[in-house]
Amino acid sequence: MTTLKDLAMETGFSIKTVSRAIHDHPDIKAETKAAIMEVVRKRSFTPNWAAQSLRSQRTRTIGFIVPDITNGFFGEIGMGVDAFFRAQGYTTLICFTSNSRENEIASIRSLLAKSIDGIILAPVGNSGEYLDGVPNLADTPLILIDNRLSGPPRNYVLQDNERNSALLTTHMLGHGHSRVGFISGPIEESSARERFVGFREALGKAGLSFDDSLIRSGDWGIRGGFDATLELLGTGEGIRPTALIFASSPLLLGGYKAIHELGLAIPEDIAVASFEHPDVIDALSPRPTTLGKIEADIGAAAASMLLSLIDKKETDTSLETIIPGELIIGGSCGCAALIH
Amino acid sequence: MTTLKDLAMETGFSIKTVSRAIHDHPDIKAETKAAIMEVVRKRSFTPNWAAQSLRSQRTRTIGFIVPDITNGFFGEIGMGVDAFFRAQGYTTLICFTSNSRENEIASIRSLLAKSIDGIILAPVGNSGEYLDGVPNLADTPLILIDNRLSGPPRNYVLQDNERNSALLTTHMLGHGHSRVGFISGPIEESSARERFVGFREALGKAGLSFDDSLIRSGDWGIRGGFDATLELLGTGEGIRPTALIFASSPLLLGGYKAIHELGLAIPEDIAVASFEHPDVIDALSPRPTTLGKIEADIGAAAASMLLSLIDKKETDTSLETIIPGELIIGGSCGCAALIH
DNA sequence: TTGAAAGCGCTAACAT
DNA sequence: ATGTTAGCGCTTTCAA
Repeated sequence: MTTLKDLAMETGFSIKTVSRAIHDHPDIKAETKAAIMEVVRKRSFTPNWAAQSLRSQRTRTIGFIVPDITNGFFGEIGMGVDAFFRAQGYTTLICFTSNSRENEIASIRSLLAKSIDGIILAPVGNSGEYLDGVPNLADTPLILIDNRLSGPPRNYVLQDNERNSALLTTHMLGHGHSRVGFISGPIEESSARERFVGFREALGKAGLSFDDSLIRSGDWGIRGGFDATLELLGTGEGIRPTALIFASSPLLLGGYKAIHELGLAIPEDIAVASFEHPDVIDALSPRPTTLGKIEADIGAAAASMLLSLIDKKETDTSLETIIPGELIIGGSCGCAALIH
Repeated sequence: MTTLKDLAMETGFSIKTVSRAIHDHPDIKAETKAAIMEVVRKRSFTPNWAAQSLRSQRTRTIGFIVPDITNGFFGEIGMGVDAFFRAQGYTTLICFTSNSRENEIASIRSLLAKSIDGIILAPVGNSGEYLDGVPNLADTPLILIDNRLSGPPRNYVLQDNERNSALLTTHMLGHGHSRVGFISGPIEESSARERFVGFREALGKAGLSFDDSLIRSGDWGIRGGFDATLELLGTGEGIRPTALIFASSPLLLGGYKAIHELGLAIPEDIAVASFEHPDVIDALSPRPTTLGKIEADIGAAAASMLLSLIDKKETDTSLETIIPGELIIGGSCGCAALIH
């Protein structure tokens, strides 16, 4: 491995001058720099990261913690975060929690042990108090995404769940449905709860009464969506919903499978709409009516918020960014048979 | 931040003794260790990673480079690798290349700049010579997965593409199909080429002639599968294939969408089978006939191979592990209407 | 069983 | 414009 010292020996300059050349420091003669840089290239020198980090007390690494990276929604957010920080010379460490609080805490601890400069976390559950119990976390900038926690204010990048949910629901009601089912994740999570509230209020505004039997709240995964859909649609005709809203893309995937297995047609027998919009969603047929693609925006917003905290350009620790939502009409809601 | 020095001050022992306590060194009195460890816990001390790495010249970090983590196949392999190395006290740095050679090289360089201890790479393309041009890579243990490169021998974890492809093809032929289409990735990649060879040989063994017009080779993505399927099935009845084999799960996703949009039924109008088996595949209906789930096995095999190289328990640099394959019957090939 | 001291490769304060 | 020096927190001889 080549070191600054080696380069100093070889070029005849001091270590510091070599360092100046590498870091584009102004106090260096152009020809000195050129001479040094040539050797740098020849030896394909890269500064030792551990040494840099140790000395500067900045690792230029951030942590990104989500339940599952094979989930397109979180995966695409992660790719957005990584792209942003890579452009800034940072490395992103990706951790998955499999929706377990224990894994989440373990991930945070392992990241802190590496003295990362900041964390972006999609938290599990609803209580934020456990975060205060994690040693040293208070000194590390933290951005939460997708889900709001109880407890002291924190930095968030979220979507307007209530409004977006009302957007989807109202659209379905516009198609004349009066029995709309709602399939969501654990209701104690703000992301599920707020989506549910938006759904209920849209029903209320339309003068429809709210029917508890059309609501399912379980885990966020494919299996959960499959089971809930089978259950809701397995009831007799006239009782069962004529439209379904899914609060996440894995739930939707499971729902499509269940609907297909029941031999029902989308949107003729059952109209469908869904939150989230990872690429895999566009592979479904008919193409689901969903909200706009905000994955990259969430990633970028969380990343730039975190960077401004790391650079101390921002000291407030109760920042909040709400990513705007819009309706994307597909062929699953009954708007037009042509759209797939 | 707490340091060894702080702990030494507080406990009254030397830095070295504290270090011994932390690392379970035998040369330390039990009660000394107990006293030190209590303070370690109280201060929730974790050794500084940068300092450890700088001093020991081992970062206990490995790199994992794949085209795309939102692709379930690579994503699940990645989670397997991460799980393995996490259990060994290692960190896994995940990088994506978006199927670009340039991004791949940039990722390798950025990992080497961090002095990671080893790399697991799912390479793009077919030529391996560019790897020899990457400075310092030769000193870092490297495992290639999924795709074999030309050039000098390297360490591989692969599947038996020819055999697995023949397995899928022969099964389709057993259903009486004589016009079987094959949709794959870039034919210059060994993974695509070998799957194609297996397909052709299975046809030959069945006494069927090989029809070039039933083959499509493009990118590995959803879009590629969609376009290729539309093209193959858009030809007139009697000419078009009655069965399709997809060489990757994104290709299959695109294919399902195309088949659905054409208003064709699986397996009645068109029988389908596919390589790879990420979780999302089981959300399709009818459930596709595929190969067994080997994602976690590939990850574990690559990870343990890499670890033995890092630990120098293995010095051979032309290792090879072939993950065995099996056929998983679904409802997409026409075996039984019951199976979904 | 314990401790002292050197040094990993780098950055930054302070010379010159 | 360039060089000297101290030290980040840890591991590792070597000595006691």
